[in-house]
Amino acid sequence: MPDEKEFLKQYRQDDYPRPSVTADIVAFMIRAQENDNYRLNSGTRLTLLLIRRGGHPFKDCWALPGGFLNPDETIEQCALREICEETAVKPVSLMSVGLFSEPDRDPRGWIISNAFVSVISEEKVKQQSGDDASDAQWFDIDFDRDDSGDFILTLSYRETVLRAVLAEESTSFGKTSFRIINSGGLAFDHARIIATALTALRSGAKDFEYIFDFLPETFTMTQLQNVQETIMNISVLPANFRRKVSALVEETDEFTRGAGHRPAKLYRRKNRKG
Amino acid sequence: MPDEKEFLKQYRQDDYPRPSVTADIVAFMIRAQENDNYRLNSGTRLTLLLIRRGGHPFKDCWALPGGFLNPDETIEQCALREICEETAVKPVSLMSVGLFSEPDRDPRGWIISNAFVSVISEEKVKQQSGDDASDAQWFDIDFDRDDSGDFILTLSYRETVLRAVLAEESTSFGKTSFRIINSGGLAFDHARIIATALTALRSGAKDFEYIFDFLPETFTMTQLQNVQETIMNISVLPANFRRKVSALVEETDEFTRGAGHRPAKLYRRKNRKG
DNA sequence: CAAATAGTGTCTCTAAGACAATATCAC
DNA sequence: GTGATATTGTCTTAGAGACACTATTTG
Repeated sequence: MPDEKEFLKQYRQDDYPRPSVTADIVAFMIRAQENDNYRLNSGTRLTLLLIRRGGHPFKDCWALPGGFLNPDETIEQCALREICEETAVKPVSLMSVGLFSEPDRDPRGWIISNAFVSVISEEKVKQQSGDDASDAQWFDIDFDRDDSGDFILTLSYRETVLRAVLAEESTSFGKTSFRIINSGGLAFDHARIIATALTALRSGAKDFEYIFDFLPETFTMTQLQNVQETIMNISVLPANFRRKVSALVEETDEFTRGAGHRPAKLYRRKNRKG
Repeated sequence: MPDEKEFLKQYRQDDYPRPSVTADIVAFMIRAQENDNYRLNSGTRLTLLLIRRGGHPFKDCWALPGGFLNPDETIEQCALREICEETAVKPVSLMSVGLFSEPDRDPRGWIISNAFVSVISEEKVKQQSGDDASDAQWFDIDFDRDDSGDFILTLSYRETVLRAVLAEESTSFGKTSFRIINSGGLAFDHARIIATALTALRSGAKDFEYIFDFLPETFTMTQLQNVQETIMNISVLPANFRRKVSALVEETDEFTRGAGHRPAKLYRRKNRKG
């Protein structure tokens, strides 16, 4: 009877079939919209990073950034590496939203993917400039129920509009899951991954998770409120919003200036463990 | 330039290294404790299913049930198949708690694992009897901070006591993560997986998720309260507990009988979408 | 002053926690 | 009646939402 050392020497992993494993990143950013009147606060839009595929399969379709897991890294490190490689921007947060493992989800073969929500601030994206002809673009997001109860996911960048249709699945428990009715031209099962990620983002934003990651180091209360309202697609009263987040932020001595109205105090996120 | 069909014919998956993928299941059950006085309600314990490994590596150590992903199934189907194979019990719920992908987590090589929380009712486990000499046993769980801030995970079944020590990691965001200081004799990184799963279970039990899955179809309010208290390791006032869950349950016409005290009305879980 | 946003005070309503009181069974 | 648990009522307090009001800037 062999001991453990002997066993490990003889162990052959090739005896079992193995899938390729990838990490896909659903990278969110909140963008301020153009504005003609300098005195008005600009509206904000939730956007999502898509990359146009240069090769087969789904050539010329838009897809999530992502790539194959290497043997020397964790799936989180892989996700971080891929998003940095493809955008030169380091996201602030990265949170897993599950493993997508339907055997036929990729026409190339058995390839399963762990999806991540990542949040990037507009500030960081601007620093990295990025030319307009690039194959990586931030798409405006709309995601809502239609009359029949299905979800419509609309992603738009200039004249390009992708419109996917999804049904809510009664999952075994807890997390809601989606089934693709129409992929809207998105590659693979990425419409489903995006819907799942968006649901996770909204669920987290409810108790103010992630919302700070969309903003620079210091920010105004109105900016913070805009982030939450944009993500959740709701609107709340400023007085009540302030009360609720007051425990999570601390004042600075700085104010905004030259906005054509009363200056706003800048706040900083309070250290959670302090 | 090849078209998509041509590309897929020529695509070779073997060009990239691939890991083996497994599903590990953290199966929880709440067990009523023995009682000498028939008039007293019995206390309850949270327990967890472990399997004694028959082969290398970690031969004779206790480990989570689980097994390799097949090419024709999703990871959820794999988890369900494995738990049924190893216990002949079909769990009520199954919820992913993340992918564990440290390259060196398995001495056999590159093997990554998706972990699941699963909940099984004592009723179902009893139906399946299960002989006492089996290599699968339900261990009592204790999980709490010690003075230095580390977490102590104690698993005990008769004279067998496994005691693991873990540190809380400051993770990128949201979910708390654990690092193993002492595995306590558990196989692989299973101490870490168990700690993560237990944290997810507690977090869900806060708003009454999962708690119904531990009980039979009909149950008393006291039983339901016991489930939550046992999971969260807290105690609440009956009046307040009733108020909070009242919207989630509906009455039946049945009562408990012969308990030596006032009979309790039996309730049923209310259909969530109704 | 007008336009526009920043920030405060306070009323109401609901939900959570604490606690007291009553109900019903087996023996 | 006694011991044990089941169930209801209500007081107090904390927080959420609504809304009115005041403050401060630029042109």
